[in-house]
Amino acid sequence: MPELPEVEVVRRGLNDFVVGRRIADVTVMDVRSVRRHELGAANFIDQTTGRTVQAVRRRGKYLWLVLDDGSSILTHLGMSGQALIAKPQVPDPRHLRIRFTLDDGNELRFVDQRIFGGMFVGEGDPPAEISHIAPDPLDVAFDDTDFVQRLRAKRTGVKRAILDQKLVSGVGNIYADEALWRSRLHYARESNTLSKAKGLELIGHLREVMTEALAQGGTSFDALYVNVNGESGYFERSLAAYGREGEPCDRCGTPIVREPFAGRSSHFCPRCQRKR
DNA sequence: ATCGTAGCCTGGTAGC
DNA sequence: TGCTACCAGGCTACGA
Repeated sequence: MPELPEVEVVRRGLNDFVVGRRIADVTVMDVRSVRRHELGAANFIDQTTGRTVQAVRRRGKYLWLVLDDGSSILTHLGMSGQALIAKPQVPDPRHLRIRFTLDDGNELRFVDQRIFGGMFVGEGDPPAEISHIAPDPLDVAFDDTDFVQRLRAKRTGVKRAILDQKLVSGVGNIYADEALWRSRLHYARESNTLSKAKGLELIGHLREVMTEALAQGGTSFDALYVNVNGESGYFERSLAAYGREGEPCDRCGTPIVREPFAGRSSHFCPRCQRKR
């Protein structure tokens, strides 16, 4: 599934192919992919057709195409979304939901199997609609000290805290588990019991694991076909905790444990990552 | 105000 | 074999 590094790869690919392009035509194949556009699919088409894309930006896992009238096409890939650039003669993929025909003949295709993602028009740059989304660890504007202060002010488990997009964006289940493993922290450790130093270590590991994944993910994607299937690429081989239930911890050899957490799973080493 | 969770979705797979 | 149940995941709305 697309994580922050994959979304950044998508952003770079879109930047190469859609900036300066005029959107000549828009087709919405499945209205559920624009359900966050409150005025409906027809209005989404009206607001985007004829506009020229000026930039492609990202915060966390949100992408937005800046348009020439000051609005933006906000995009979230959810867990199965893809943004692909293709020639019209390339057959439509099975789960094509939205098609943008560009003035150079290319198509920007929004493909999404599970429809957790979607597109909608927002206002401004960054759009007001994502003003509640915190900077992500790869943002130069990210403030580590402020992050640690707010992390320690929360009264919840540390994993739940770093999955909170209002505290830090772009962190998903995979990177949360990996950064916690690197920091030797139990997922349910109360965030308000962390030292400042441990908080700084945690954000450092988050940034480190995302940077590594971006470097590796960046080599596994073709620019013309922006494949955002997280199952491919090199990063999966680098995982120390996520998806490794029963396999030995890279540090101490103890089998990695998986526990239910918030309707999904947490993977951790029961020896290296004790709660206290 | 803050925290925790139901619900949105599809396709693959486990279990019967 | 064909059916059902369940799982994966990010995010928002909403209840406590």
